[in-house]
Amino acid sequence: MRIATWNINSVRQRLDCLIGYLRDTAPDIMCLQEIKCVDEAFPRIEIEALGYNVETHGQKTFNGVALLSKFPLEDVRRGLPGNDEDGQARYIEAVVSTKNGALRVASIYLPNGNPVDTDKYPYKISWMEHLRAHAQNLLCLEEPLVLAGDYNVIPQARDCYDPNVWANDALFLPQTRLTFQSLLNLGLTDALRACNDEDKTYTFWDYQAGAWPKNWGIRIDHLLLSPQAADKLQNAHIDKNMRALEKPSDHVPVRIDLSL
DNA sequence: ATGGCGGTGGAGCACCGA
Repeated sequence: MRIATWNINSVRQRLDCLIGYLRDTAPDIMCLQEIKCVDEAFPRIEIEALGYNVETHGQKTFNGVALLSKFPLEDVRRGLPGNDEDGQARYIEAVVSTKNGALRVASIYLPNGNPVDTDKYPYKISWMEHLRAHAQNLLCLEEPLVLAGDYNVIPQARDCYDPNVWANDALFLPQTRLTFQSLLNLGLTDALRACNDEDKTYTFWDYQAGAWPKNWGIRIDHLLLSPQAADKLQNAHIDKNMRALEKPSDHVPVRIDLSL
């Protein structure tokens, strides 16, 4: 069972990249963020032609998340429970039925939170607290669970090129990292770190200032696993080559293999 | 490290992202 997550930065601009990735890497489940379109505008036909079921939670212009799966998607949840006043499409979850049992997967686009002296930062922290509360409930189910997406959190200093540059940024502020850690402390495993202890394992490089050729990256895209999923973890990989394509997203996919 | 990119909407350029 291969599960990938990718902030695609507009699915319509990136359709060729996406189709190539689905063909070459063949994830069973693909979690997308920043599709930047309404549900009706999602290139559903093209993706279904590759053998995927498609569930979207889109909105006009900004945000938007989706789940693609070779297995049927059931019990689809759009939006975080207890966050009904949130007009931003940042969360979609579903149960994937396989012959070896059920697996629950969510595609998450956590708010950026900048600038930190505006209401965007408290919105980010509040959103993280809603996510933690929901994760706590899901963990009670004691089933394989993968919470994958763009968390907009740099967990540790070694997850960015220069911690001094990010010191006052919403992605790296102590409160951001502590709130993320409190999510992990529920018993979730950061899949990449469970498999790879190397530094400079980045998932995002800014379009500006030659960040990619200079390897000025950050690691903000994560797959968090319940104990029942972590027990099945075989490997985790960052598809860094995707940043070198024509018209790339500024994020690259991250993927795991589970023995499921 | 930030002028320097790139997406959206709409037909200029503001807004957003990280």
